[in-house]
Amino acid sequence: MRGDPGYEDIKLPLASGSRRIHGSVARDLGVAILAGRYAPGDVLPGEIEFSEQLKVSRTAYREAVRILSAKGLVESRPRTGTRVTQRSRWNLLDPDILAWAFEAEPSETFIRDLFELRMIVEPAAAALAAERRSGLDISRMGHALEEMGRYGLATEIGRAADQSFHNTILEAARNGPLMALSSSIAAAVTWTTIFKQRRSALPRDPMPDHRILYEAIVAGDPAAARAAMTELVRLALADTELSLKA
Amino acid sequence: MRGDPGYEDIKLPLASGSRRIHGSVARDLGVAILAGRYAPGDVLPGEIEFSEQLKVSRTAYREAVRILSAKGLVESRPRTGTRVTQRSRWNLLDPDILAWAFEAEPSETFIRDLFELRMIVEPAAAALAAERRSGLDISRMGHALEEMGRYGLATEIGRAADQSFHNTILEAARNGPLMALSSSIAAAVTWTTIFKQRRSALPRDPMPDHRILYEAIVAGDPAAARAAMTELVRLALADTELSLKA
DNA sequence: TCTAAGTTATTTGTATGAGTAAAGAGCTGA
DNA sequence: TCAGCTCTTTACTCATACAAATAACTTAGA
Repeated sequence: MRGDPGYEDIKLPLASGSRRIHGSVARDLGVAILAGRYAPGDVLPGEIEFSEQLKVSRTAYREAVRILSAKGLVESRPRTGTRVTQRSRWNLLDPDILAWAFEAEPSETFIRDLFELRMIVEPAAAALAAERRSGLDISRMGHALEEMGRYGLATEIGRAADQSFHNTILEAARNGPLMALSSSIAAAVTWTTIFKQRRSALPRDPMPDHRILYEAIVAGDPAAARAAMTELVRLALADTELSLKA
Repeated sequence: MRGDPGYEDIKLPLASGSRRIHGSVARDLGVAILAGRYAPGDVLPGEIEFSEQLKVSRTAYREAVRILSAKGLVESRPRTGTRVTQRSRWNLLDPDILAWAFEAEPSETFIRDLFELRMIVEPAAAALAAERRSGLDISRMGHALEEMGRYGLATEIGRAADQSFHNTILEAARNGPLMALSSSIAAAVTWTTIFKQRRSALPRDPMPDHRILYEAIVAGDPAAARAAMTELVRLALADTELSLKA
């Protein structure tokens, strides 16, 4: 039957979300750590024991640990074993870690911290975009905006257009590290948007604010773009907080 | 002998800089990718062939690839092989990637982008720190500043104090993701500082500006802290550019 | 009694070989 | 032209053996 293509069916190009065993184990352990089921300082069971518990080979388990270790979540040494590192050493901006954090029902504090960071970074990115955008950027943003208006954020297509809109802004800022940062956060925020959509209807029409931002970037007005983006993030935070209370 | 403890002798707690084989292979390949010796889209030789070339076991090689894959540098699939991903998918803010980038003689553009990001993030972090710092934060910063003044940036101890000073500011901002971001960048910037120190003497005394920043945070004055940090980053950029020209 | 050197035991790290599963290429038949 | 099948290449998984590292213990010496 499967008439309704739910979110579950969408084939995302997740870096580690594949169904390979080492990937699944890494994801499961990652979520468990982010959820606090393994706390910093805890030492995991030995490789042999744990891999047997998980019903996978030692090879696959070890590759999973390498992934977690690459993201700063754990640290392994002979004799001592593999232990969860201090939270301050986690790469909290790693896309996978953010995704895992949201799977693990992130704390309100964490969400607030992310929005605080967005509030710092994204307005600045918008300002840069206003200074550096090309004609191609503008036409892409225009197209995305149009689709967004046509389909709305309640549809998959509409949300994709929204993402595309914001992504183009980041590209227009012409700064690799900045883009890496913001798109990580953007991905995470997408999950909150999904949360939001599930719990309550969107309380207001986001289109006017998007249009203001668009116009500012087209006009090449950094200050206006910064202000418009600030407003957008502020509203997103308000919406998110509202849905968290619900 | 070993009278002079050079940089090489310092035992850094690098996440992947260990001397384990998978770590070294990951590092070497990572640097090669960052240096452009393998370009996005390129497909690496097969596991068997490549691991033989590198004179390591397939196990160790595969674990190295898992590390790179976790950082978004490569992507492996059966039949297709392991290929370097598009630069837009690299986690450019991962501490290891930043370190590898600097080993690979980063482009001037990249350094400039990083400073642009610092200029966005760090003043904001300083402002938050001014609002949220505790007594403990203040005393730690004061201590670091004192040591910095006593030993100067030409010594290892002095540089450690400098790092500690900035790190405490980040902690005082009370924002996990923000801290993860800034300390990644800070680590990278440390490398540039080392570069700098090697090529030319520090062109000016950084202490007065540090003191201004310190006073602003002690006074709980966000605007002043933001301005002071902006100035610090601006000067760091100027110094770096100067040493790049040299 | 305390210190320092050496030994041991435990855990991760590396190596190898065999077999499995995924996915693009090409073929086949409508 | 295209749908479906087979084929073949490649990474993936598993099992086993052995090596290396290091925390904990032991012992020799002061």
